[in-house]
Amino acid sequence: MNFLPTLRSLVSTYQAFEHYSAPDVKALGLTMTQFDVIATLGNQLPMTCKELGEKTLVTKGTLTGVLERLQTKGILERKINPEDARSQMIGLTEKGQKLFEKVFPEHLKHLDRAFKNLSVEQLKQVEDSLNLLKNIF
Amino acid sequence: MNFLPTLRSLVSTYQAFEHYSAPDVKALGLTMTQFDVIATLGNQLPMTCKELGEKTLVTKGTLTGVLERLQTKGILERKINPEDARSQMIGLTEKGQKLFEKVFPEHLKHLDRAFKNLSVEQLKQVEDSLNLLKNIF
DNA sequence: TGAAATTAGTTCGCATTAGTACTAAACTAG
DNA sequence: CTAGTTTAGTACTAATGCGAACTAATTTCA
Repeated sequence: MNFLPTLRSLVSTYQAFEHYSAPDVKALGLTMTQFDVIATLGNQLPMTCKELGEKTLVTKGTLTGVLERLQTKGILERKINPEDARSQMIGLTEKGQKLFEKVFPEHLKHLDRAFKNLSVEQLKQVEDSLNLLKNIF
Repeated sequence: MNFLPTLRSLVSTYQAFEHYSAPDVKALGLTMTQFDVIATLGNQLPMTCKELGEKTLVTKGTLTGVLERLQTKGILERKINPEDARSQMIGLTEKGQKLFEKVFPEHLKHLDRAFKNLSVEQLKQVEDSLNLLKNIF
């Protein structure tokens, strides 16, 4: 019955990651969610809102506002999907692509400064443990 | 350099927990944060806003609103701290205590239905892995 | 003691977040 | 072919969530 410490570890680890990652992303002028969207769209063919939501784990209601703000900034554009008029194809603009090429490797470097403290084996063990945990829910 | 799968596992596991836990809490008429606050205050002596924020990992700016809404519902009360007029002592009202005694065990049972799928050893392994990960940030 | 620095909490701006209802388009059965 | 259903995305509400600026109370220290 004593799963509470494990649960606490999950929540605090997630928050630790957020607190480590967010300031670096913010310094690049983006929120975590915006970065996530740009990172997902970068070097990819345009995709629908639904697809983007699935990859970023952002619900569609939230995505509308996020995309709107990024579109206002000229970072992404929506094109009509000739296959299905209900949906749109969302992709980075040239400006967005440039931004992606700048911020993505930079943030990866920031993350790597933390993750280099784990060995390949530890990384694998952590991933396995997390997947074990994920599958109970 | 390949920590991205681990990171993805962390985020998706956290979300899986939220999606498992939140509907049950919501069915009890509370948000996750509100439940967290009530669970933290339950069976405890009143504490300051700062203390509560540290235990629940909620920042003070957010906490103000959360506490205000719970106070409006008559679930908690703020008392003057005679030791330090800058702070307040926050505790559950009788109504809040009753709510705690009802919802906390109920939600624990819900969580236990998931966690019973892990052995004691697995639970320990997951916790250790998470702490390993947490400490790199 | 008394100015300066800290601390506790509130307020505000901005961005998420989930969820529900809603619109329009596309699909599916009969 | 058309009514009913499903799907994609938007509009809206309520609640977080963070950070920075602000107020009031307290502590520090010269």
